[in-house]
Amino acid sequence: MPAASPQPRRPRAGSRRDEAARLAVLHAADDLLVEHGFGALTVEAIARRAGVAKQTIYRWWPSKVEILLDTLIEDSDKRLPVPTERPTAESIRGYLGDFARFLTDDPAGKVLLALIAEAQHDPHTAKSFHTRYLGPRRDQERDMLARAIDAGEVSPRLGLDATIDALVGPIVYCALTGSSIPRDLADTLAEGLLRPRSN
Amino acid sequence: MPAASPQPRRPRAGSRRDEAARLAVLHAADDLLVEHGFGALTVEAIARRAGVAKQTIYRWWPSKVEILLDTLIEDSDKRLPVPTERPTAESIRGYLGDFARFLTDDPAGKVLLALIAEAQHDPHTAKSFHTRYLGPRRDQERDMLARAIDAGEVSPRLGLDATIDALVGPIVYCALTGSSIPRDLADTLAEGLLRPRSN
Amino acid sequence: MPAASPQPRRPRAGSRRDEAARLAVLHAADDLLVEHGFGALTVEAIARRAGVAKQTIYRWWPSKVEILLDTLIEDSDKRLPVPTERPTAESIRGYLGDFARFLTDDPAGKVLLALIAEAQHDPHTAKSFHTRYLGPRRDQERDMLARAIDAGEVSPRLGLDATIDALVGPIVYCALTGSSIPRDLADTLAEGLLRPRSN
Amino acid sequence: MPAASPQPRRPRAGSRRDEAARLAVLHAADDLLVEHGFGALTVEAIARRAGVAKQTIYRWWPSKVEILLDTLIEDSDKRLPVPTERPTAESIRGYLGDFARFLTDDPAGKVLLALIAEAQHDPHTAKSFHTRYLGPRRDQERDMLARAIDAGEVSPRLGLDATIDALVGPIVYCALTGSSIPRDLADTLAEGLLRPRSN
DNA sequence: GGTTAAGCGAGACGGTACGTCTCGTCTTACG
DNA sequence: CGTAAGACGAGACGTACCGTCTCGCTTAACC
Repeated sequence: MPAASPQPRRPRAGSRRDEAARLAVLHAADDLLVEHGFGALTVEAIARRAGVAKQTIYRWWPSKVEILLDTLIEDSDKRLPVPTERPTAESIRGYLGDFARFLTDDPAGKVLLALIAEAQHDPHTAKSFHTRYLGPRRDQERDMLARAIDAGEVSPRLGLDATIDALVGPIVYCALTGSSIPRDLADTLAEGLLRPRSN
Repeated sequence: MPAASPQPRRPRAGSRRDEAARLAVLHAADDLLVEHGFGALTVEAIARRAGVAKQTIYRWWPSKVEILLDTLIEDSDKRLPVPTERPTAESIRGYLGDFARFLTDDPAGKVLLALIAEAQHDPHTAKSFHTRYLGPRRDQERDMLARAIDAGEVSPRLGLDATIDALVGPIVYCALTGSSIPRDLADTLAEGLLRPRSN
Repeated sequence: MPAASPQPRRPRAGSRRDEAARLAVLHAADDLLVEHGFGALTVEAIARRAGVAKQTIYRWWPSKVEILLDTLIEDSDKRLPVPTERPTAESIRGYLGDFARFLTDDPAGKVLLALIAEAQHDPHTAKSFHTRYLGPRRDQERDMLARAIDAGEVSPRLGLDATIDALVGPIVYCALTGSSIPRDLADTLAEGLLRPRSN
Repeated sequence: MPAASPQPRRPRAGSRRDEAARLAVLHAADDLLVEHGFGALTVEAIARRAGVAKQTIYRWWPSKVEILLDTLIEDSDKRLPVPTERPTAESIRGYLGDFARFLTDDPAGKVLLALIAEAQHDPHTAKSFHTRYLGPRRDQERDMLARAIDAGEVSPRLGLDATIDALVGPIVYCALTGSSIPRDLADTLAEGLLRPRSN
């Protein structure tokens, strides 16, 4: 958020964005998704629930998907940080476990699943979802893994991205299909994929 | 919903279901999904494209999702059979590779991804998708794996379902996120998860 | 009520227009105009009041003005017919009086005033109003006057249309400005404008 | 907080109404009405065209109708004065002719017609229009007519107001319905309504 | 071979949400 | 304090589909 630029250029007179309205929309969208599902997540319903005019939503978000992305980014930065400091095999296992818990227990997990889903239906969603969420997060995860390899903590047989897909994929797939995630899944995945070929 | 009254006498007076209309609907739905995506897949559009009245669709399918399920079941039984005869480690690896190709290259793969997605949005879809597709297929896969274990071909460390999730999950996840599926992914997964712990 | 056309041509299969919905819309529009004024006459309000879907209105009428025109034409044909049989000076005076009463007392009079007004604001309204209402009615009035002249009943100094404007104008103007219409206005107008110059 | 200008002849410190803004609004409203019709005459459009903030309009005028009234009053006082000095039959005829020309040729004539129209749709407009424009003008016209009667110039058969309505009504009605106003209309009206009954 | 009942194309219907527009109010920064 | 700028809650606009409901036609099994 930019410091007051001293220039007398006047980018904006008068009104500025109403933070209360912004938060009301974000929370309303989150609540509606969790309570009544993506089908009930209409712009009209969000506006109604947030006590906000539809135009206020359209002024700041191009679609309801971007609202969800905003909440997801804020929430997962806060509640599911990628461990970037001195990563160990242990911290990677821990991250996978946290990720599984995030998906199944955190409301924001529902948001993530809904966005993965909606990205299949709509190319705009796919684009935005990759650019704003998946890409940046993958960058951090790739970095984490690369450092762990450098440190000799792990030595996966697959490429960086493929390894991450192989670790994260099963967890996401279980969440998508509604299976409970077995307690030992994350550890076994890590063990099977992060250690060098034994023969 | 068994027709099966034993007597062949009087299956119905007057008229029977129009097979041409049924196929036209199935193909229209498939084509629309592939050409314009799930967003364009409305009942009205299907009816228009199939040259069929909306009522004819609603008479035989409770929702557009069931139309997709019909095509998916037919197509994946035909083009992606689960190898049930004398399964080997090799045939399991082969199935995983076929599955990856099905998802990315076959039009029916798009249908499967769309249904996984829609199941996140709508509980009815989820129910039907599990009952009619995922469940039966998982039964066959579980059976395949169990026989391979019995035959001493493989010895996974995880439970049956968890193992399948761990093998299939990364492939599905790559397809969902649009990453290309690395050539050696299936093999490495099989190797990492189907052989006993090396230490 | 056209006789059944013998041709097997099939102009319409299945559904036909719902007369009940048509009447509900007409009455709702009329009622809303009279009760709450033109400002409250929105398509949404009409639909709400008529218990009809908006699309049903848009399917059959290009704008709310055409709805009003429909009611006006039906009502004024019924309740303010132009005397076409053997017109006399007396019947013309009578028609002017009826017209004044129609404007002030009949709900359809409000519709006429609203349409005159709206025609000032919107060229489409003006066009339609003239083509569908003012024109045809003027034709009948012109005919009435011409026959009365032929019969020697009256001999106005102005042209046909100008004479009608001169007779009708004051009545409409009073209604538009909300002045009460003096009892002797119609008669005095007729006397002053329909008899030959006295000098 | 401007420094006090030395002259005390400034009735107020700080700011007074901005005459430039006032005129810009008046002209913008006028221009928009003439160029694009009443339908395009929104407060937002006026503000845009005048280079003025909406709030500035709402601060000084309760509605766009009052803006039009302001222009109409100024313009018609200036360009269509009621002949109040020693009125004659001739000057009344002249006034009617001027009025016809005002309605059809002067931009302010369009404003008058628009206000007559809007007064049908909205009671506030009607109230204000009568109080600020029609009433005062009618007072002057009534006075003109009364003096002419006193002077023996004319002797109408109808009451004062009814006579004026009868004279003005046809002209307004022609303008409202878009008919051209016949050259001899004003004179014939005057002759037919201002002279005593001939029999 | 006429009866009859279901399936069919067509499309009107009551609804809901869409994304856009303007309304009249409000808040803020500048001069 | 008046102004320009513009965000805000409100609600109507006209469109697209939803899922339901007649229609009138066609067709095939039954009598």
